[in-house]
Amino acid sequence: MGKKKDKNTEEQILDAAKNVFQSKGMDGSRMQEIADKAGINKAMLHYYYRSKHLLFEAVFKNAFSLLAPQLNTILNDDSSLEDKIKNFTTDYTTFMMKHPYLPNFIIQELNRNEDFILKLKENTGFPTLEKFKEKVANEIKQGKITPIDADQLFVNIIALNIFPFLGKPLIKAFTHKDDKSYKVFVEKRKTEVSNFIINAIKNT
Amino acid sequence: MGKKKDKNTEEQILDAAKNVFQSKGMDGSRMQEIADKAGINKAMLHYYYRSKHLLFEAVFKNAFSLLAPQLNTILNDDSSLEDKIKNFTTDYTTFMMKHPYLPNFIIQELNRNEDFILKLKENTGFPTLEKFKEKVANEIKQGKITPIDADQLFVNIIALNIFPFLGKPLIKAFTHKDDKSYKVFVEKRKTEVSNFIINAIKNT
DNA sequence: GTCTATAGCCAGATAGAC
DNA sequence: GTCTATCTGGCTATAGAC
Repeated sequence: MGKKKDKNTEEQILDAAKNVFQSKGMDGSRMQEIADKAGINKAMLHYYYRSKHLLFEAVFKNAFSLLAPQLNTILNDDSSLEDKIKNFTTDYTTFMMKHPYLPNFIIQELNRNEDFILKLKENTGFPTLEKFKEKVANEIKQGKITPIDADQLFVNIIALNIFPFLGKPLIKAFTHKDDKSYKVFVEKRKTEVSNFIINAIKNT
Repeated sequence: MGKKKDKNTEEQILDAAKNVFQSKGMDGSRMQEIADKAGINKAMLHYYYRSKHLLFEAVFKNAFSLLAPQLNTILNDDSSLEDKIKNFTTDYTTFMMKHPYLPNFIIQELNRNEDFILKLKENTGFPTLEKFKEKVANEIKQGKITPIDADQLFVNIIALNIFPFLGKPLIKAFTHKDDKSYKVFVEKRKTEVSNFIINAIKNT
């Protein structure tokens, strides 16, 4: 199960579009290539999704809805901050290794069209920092961690976790790694990064 | 001095191309728009740069050569690791606030065309991690910092500094900031980030 | 629902006058 | 060096047969 032939046309199109859009972006993608990958012709793309723009939006929303739940570990889980950081770093990196194009796709298209995010914010299920901020405030009050602005901490956490997937070509070049050793490098970050963050906010 | 009218045509073109390519990328940019911004016509673009591709390459190399020296503070400066981190974080953030499109442009186009970096590596002046690695090894040996892989530390440092410029729309949405408060937020990172990193590698 | 054929447009590139 | 005009190809989108 799970082979392309088992899916209906609409799903085949969305799969193919995901593939092409996520690696080449909106402007760099061609409807012809999507049609070829889906094993149908261009006319069908328009029959199901009316326009390139609408097909792109479907792919984008789909991608974002895949990404957003990953933040739950850090934002809404009830465990201690230290556990949240450990779990998030491991889970998120594992997930991204399976979807390496995703971060760049989202970041890229949001930078190109900032209005996209407004549409996303209207949706229920858009991640919120409320609980995370409370948790940080509590652990600071209890003396468990050093005083830090919760927004800054949040950005640091996602920066350290996402950047290796955004800057892969750059980092590979600087550190002289090939794809194989880069994979090992990222794998190690599952523990490296959480240790790094926990050290940084540890009360001394 | 410095006004567009004082520059020769070739420079005007490069300036205009920089503008358009850096905000819209290779695929999203139009030669017509570049010509308009440069105050000339399309034919001139081809007269000076032969093709869109070559014009783009000129802009890209130019952008990268602007970015690379910024890494010298962290890679080749002779001061202590702590000072390097402090200075780099401040300098880099200051520089990027003046060129906010740069990081996304570089990252984006490198992801779309990984061969670009091979061409860049051939150039003299491509940043090298040698001295930084020695410095890290020394300070570990002297017990000044906790043991850490130099590559991982390097990635952490640039991740924390670059990500706010890559993920601006996303972060703005999560933290409910407008452009003005986002600028304040990034300004604060000049000290926040270096403290964070120094805490993380402090020997305890 | 699925196809072929084509309309209609737009972009990069070039020819050729000045 | 700089311009106008135009070629040429490729792309999104649609018409219309089956």
